Amino acid sequence: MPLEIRPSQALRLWRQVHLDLVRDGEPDLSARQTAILLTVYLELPPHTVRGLAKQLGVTKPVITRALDTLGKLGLLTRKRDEEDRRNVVIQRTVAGALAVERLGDLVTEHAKDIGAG
Amino acid sequence: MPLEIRPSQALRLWRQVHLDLVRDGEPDLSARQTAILLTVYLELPPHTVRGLAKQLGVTKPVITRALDTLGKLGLLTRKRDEEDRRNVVIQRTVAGALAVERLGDLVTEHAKDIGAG
DNA sequence: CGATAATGATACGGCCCCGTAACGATCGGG
DNA sequence: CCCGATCGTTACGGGGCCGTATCATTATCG
Repeated sequence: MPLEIRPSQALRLWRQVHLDLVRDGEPDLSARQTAILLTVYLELPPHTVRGLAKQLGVTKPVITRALDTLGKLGLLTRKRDEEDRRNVVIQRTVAGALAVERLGDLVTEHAKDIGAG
Repeated sequence: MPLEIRPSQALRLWRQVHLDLVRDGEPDLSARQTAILLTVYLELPPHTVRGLAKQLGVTKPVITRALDTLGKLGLLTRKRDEEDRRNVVIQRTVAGALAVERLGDLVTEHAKDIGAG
């Protein structure tokens, strides 16, 4: 059951959601940070720095820095893996879950406003 | 004719598109920069610094800096308004139009892959 | 054990961006 | 004319993020 949407509709939706994110004063996340955040919240755990780096096709320091920022924003946390203490497990937070949920609702709401254009 | 999409679908779509943008090596635009870019390409001209600042709910220097960067990336250009030389008109570029078009196609493509989840 | 591999974090020089405040250029009304 | 209003830009100190190289810690295997 594919979702049908035309490029012109997609672009209007993309713009409206970004406009809302900016206007609501949400932290100005980059595409990389957004991809990391959503991957952690939508994909099955466990999530590691190395795993995220591979999925995004970026280097490990990119992930470490993004986690620093997202952690500072309270959107997720890090925990050492006690089974293999080299690993760090990225975990969800209540604030992060709420932010992701709000984003989902935001997209859904604006989708309703997208006409046949 | 509203577009029907559930929050869980919206989030998966949002993630997939951001993943592609990151993996394709596209410049890592922030939410603000994306909002500006799409506004210029989807809304009717003319676009001014002040107008964009008002639409996004941010200060003028934010727009100026974003235009510096987007201009450096070749995604748009600035031109002085000869009618009122205080104004600067933001204009589209071929590269910018292509980038926006790619984004629209990207969203549309991934929408097809979104199932009933 | 000891050597090697793997993980995530850090150091570095450089650039971008922030918010606030001030600036020069330009227009318009008295 | 000139003064005030408006336009976009720049200056400032501070912080974030970049890519590359290196680091300390931990695990693995001979």
